[in-house]
Amino acid sequence: MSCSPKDYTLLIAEKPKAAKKIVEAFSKYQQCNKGKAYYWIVRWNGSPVVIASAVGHLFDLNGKSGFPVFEAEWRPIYEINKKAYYTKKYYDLLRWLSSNAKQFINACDYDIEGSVIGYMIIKTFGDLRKAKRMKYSTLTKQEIITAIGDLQPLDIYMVEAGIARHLVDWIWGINVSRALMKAVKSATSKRIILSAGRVQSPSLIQIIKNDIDRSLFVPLPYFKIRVKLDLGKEIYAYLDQDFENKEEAKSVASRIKKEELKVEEVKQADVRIPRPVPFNLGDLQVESGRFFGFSPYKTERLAEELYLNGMISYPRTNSQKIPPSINVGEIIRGLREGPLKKYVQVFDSIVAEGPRIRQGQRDDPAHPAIYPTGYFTRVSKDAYRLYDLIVRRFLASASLDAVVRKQDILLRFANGYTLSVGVQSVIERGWTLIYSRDLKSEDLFNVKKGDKVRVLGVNVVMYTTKPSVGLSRISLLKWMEESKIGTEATRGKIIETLFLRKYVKLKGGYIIPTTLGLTVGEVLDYYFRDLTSVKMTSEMESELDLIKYGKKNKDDVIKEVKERISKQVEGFAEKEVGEKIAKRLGLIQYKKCAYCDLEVEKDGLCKYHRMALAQLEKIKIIWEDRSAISEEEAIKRIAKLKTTGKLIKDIIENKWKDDVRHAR
DNA sequence: GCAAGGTC
Ligand SMILES: [Zn+2]
Repeated sequence: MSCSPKDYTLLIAEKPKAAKKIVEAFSKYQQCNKGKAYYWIVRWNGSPVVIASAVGHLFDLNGKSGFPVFEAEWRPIYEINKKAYYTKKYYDLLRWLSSNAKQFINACDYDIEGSVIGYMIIKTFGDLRKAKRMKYSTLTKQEIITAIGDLQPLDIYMVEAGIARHLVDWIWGINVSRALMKAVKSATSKRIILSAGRVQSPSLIQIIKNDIDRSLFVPLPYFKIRVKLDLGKEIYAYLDQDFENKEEAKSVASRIKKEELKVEEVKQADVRIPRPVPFNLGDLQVESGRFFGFSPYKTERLAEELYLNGMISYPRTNSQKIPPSINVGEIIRGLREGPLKKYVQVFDSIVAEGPRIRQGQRDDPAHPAIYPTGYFTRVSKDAYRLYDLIVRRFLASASLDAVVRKQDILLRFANGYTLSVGVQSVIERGWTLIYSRDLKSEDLFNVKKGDKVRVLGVNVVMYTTKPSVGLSRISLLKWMEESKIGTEATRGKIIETLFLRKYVKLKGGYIIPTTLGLTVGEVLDYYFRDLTSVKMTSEMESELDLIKYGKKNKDDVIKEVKERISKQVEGFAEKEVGEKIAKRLGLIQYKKCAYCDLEVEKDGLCKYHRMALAQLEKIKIIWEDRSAISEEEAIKRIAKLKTTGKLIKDIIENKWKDDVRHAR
């Protein structure tokens, strides 16, 4: 086969690796190159097919400066973004190959982005009238050959939906970002980079809400009755009922001391703890954060390194499924020869009948779950740690469920109060031997229904209610996944953008908003509320679906967005917003809250410290009531608790003490 | 210079 065929079809893949896989589905191929860019030639039904690839999007939207701005045109990415210069070699190759092609196949991933990637190339360099779409979900030999034999007409509605996605995000993101920046510039003549968008802004708001919630939290007391009893061995158990009032708890405690305690029910059952499902990127990011403390973004970069080195499959996937076309046995044979053979040995020791993958629920239109290929080469230290995790997870998902024997004992005092005791004993460790997870195993109790149980002691223990948990990069990522915003490729990066803008920072392991982040959040909530909710994404997705099915025109969707933004831009009080942000940044003098740097709202306090003051006034009364203690004692106890919010503590440490001093 | 989305 020659490297300059005539009358050929040009097949365009989304990325070099995918192109190579498509090439390898053919028994014979010729590798060719133009400079450093590679392409391949195969024959299909006797005619030459040239296979080449993009590297993701080669074109992006670019618009004029100024604000508001609604017009943008598609430009080569390497022109817009200097860091994307590497795309030029693929761009040039595809332009050259397109000039003589008689037919085009868009073989990019089968999703709206892939549809746009291929479409833009064929539209710019080739001829859309001669274009077809190849439809597949995994790049296995069988599926590739089937898909090439069953080419679809160009998926123009998918393309339209993809273009609409680009435009909606561009128009919203660019305009609101510029509105914020212009406001600050007009108030201070300073340039600072600010941004807002469909994914980053709801995430920022979520961080703010979480922090305010925790900062205003005042724990409430409640009481449990702890019973020491003899079930063959001495254990502590708690009455099933909690008490809000200390006196009531004390009185119940003294009464049950005199009552007989009997076993009412013993339930025993073997329970399976299912082996994990294969990794999608989100699960990998969560687990590598848990095991190694890697950020989601770092995990994504390391996974990319492993993928480019041929050690794992494509990592930016949402799928938790390994299709039957992937030969799991062969992968395990490969791993047996590699540096992590110790895990395969454990696998062999527990799995007698060969691998059986537990498939997960989540799916992906273009890629299977992440799995090791069985091939190994030298990579960076952290990439190797991640590889180790991926291998363990893969083997665990193909191994056996663990089994524990659970015993639940219900005990009842003669006057009706009940206690529950639960223990478990491990029967089969199964997958937990491969994928480190500790399974607690204790001896079960030797008791039966009707047994009398000796009570060795009863006392009342105070507990306090817990605030909502703070957000970490990992839990924020999970929240984004659950809220269905962002993609595998973008979530980790967008979290880092919030840090880069100095909207958020880490404190005590949790993400909290900075003064700037809080202010941007308030401004967006007031002037561009659409952009602060995850609903914008779900509504956009519904619109895109309508476009995909030909039920709505792309231009109508864009027109509606433009109208909405125009209206909101009109209401945007540039001067006011500029001054508000400038004050929070310390660029303009203003009257500060007694306890923080925010502007005074009333009575010498900012709006958040006023909220804290009101909250404390309300809750200290509940404390006095429940614990039968003085106001002063209640405040003292609230101040001591670690879970009490920061805003509340500010009030106690300053204002409340001053007021008490004045009152005396 | 700003978004979110591909991929390196
Ligand atoms: Zn304050």
